[in-house]
Amino acid sequence: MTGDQGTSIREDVVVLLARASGSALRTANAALEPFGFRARHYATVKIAAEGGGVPQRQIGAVLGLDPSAVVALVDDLESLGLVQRQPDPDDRRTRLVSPTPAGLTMLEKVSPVVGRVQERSMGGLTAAERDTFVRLLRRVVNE
Amino acid sequence: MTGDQGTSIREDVVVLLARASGSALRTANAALEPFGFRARHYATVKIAAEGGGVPQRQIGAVLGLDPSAVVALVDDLESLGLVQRQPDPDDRRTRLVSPTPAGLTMLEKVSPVVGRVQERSMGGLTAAERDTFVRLLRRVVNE
DNA sequence: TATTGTTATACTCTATAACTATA
DNA sequence: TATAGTTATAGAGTATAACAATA
Repeated sequence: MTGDQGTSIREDVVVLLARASGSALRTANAALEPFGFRARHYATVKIAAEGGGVPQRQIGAVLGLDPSAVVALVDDLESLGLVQRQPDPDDRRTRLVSPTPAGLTMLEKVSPVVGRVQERSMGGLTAAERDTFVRLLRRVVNE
Repeated sequence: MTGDQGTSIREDVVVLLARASGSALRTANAALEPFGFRARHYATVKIAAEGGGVPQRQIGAVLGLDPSAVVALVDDLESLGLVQRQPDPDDRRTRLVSPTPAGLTMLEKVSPVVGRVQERSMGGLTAAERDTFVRLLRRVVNE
């Protein structure tokens, strides 16, 4: 077989993921813009709330961000009054990020907005297909 | 029901897509680095080859890129000698991008590398699951 | 020796506006 | 009036190296 160049670019996972991610992120950031922060800020407060005080490393691991990016992110959120850094009594290198009361209030207010963004990000799919898609996506990212 | 803040961040499609895309792109760019270009360059030559001379607009549409980004991309590829711009006889505003012989040779050489990247990008999935995943992903991006 | 967080920095990516030439 | 491509530019995102404090 000569000249086999694999599948079409339209089946290229790397391209498809880049497009899907770019589009979902643009939608999410546009929807959150009125609140004065972006998708990753919302996600960080949510991670902090779910974990009840999580090390910055862990935030980076969940979001796929470099530790230095997490510093900037948590700085933003601290100056917005949505999270606070606290010393970890068990490891003084670590700083635990937890939501402030304002952060929790924000989560409740913004949650439906984010819900609609997620629906829209999987627009063409049925409910069952969305479940399948998210389940496969989680395995793709080893979660 | 009070305090319902939707699903866990671990089921957040926007977060999952951003992680999957970032990881796939890093893998692809690292694999292509020895060849002197990145994933989007490869994809552009491939689009040009499949279409046999495609307008820059169309490249932007397939890759989800702004027209101004496509200009820079095609500039890069032209100076690498992998594609050329040709006037469209039917519309003199349009410039058709087509692969050079060197571009076609490159595609054949790089294709197996990209194939392995794609496999790796869907590492945990079976062949059947990969098909399902790509099919759903294409519908998510309306392709 | 290894790890957490931090700073500084450079590079890439994304998005917009303003422009030209064509339609 | 609208569209294809171009330029310049600003802003966001990503990545690296070097460092202090702590394990």
